[in-house]
Amino acid sequence: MSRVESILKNSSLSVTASRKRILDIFLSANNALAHQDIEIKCADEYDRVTIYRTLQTFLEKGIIHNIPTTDNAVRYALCNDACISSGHHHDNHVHFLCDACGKTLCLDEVMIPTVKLPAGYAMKEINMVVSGTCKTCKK
Amino acid sequence: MSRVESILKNSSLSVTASRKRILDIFLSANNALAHQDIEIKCADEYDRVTIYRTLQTFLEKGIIHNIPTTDNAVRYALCNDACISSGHHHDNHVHFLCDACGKTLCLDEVMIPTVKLPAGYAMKEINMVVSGTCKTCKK
DNA sequence: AGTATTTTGCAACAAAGTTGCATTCTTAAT
DNA sequence: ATTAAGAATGCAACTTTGTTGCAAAATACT
Repeated sequence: MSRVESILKNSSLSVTASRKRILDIFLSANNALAHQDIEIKCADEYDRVTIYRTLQTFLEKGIIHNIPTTDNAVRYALCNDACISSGHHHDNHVHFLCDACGKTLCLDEVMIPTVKLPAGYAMKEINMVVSGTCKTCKK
Repeated sequence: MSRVESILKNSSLSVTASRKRILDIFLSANNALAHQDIEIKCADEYDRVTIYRTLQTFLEKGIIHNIPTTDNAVRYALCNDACISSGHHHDNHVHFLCDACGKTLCLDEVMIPTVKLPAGYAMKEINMVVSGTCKTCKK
């Protein structure tokens, strides 16, 4: 059983060609992808609607997580193994957005520091996005 | 001269009815607003296109700043006085998104902690969005 | 007040996202 | 292996969101 198949089965999703393909795209990408990035890669194979629905499903199952952006183009990234296996999804690493190449990267090794909220606020999730120049572009 | 007028003049923008109205909406809102929120309030007074262009102008002048979201609905919030007066805009406070009322709030008093990036990365901006329950909804 | 410049509204368009439904594919049980 | 039930897909139509060019109107400056 391939890697994509086991990811799908572990999330109790039926194994279909489009899901395998989209998951493959994520696995071979080294950065976060927007809906459009995926559409460009497989619009001739699968319908736009299928891509929307697949991303939605993956999100719900915690296979991918989404990264807030400032440009109305939410990006999605594969959750790492810890992420996927833990029942409740918890995404606690910093995301990096490179101004030069435009890529969004998960900095898995950089944990988000906690902050103290004012009295009366209850924290559930915390997101941190850093922008600048990435390792590759800086060279 | 009204407050909105002086904000506009300080940013060397001409004072027009639509700009005054939209700025007023921000001043009387106690939370961040999406384009849609503004459109709902004044679509019968001003054209959709004008609202887009006004928000764009305000952003460029640093009158408002935008807050990344996870739902393809970028929100905008008024910059506080320090923000506006300083030539180079620097938005260094945490944003809070309430799951209950859906409002996005600026926690002006909560500074974003810095993080150490891996070697080779250069930081330019940093954004932090915390979600949970706000003071009002928690009661 | 008059003119140059900026802003606005309109129209047309492009892109992004959603919904219902018929068809096809998966799964699981015989 | 076959088949029936349920799930996923593709298509079409539609809604919402965002963009662009241009003429008309408003603003700012002298």
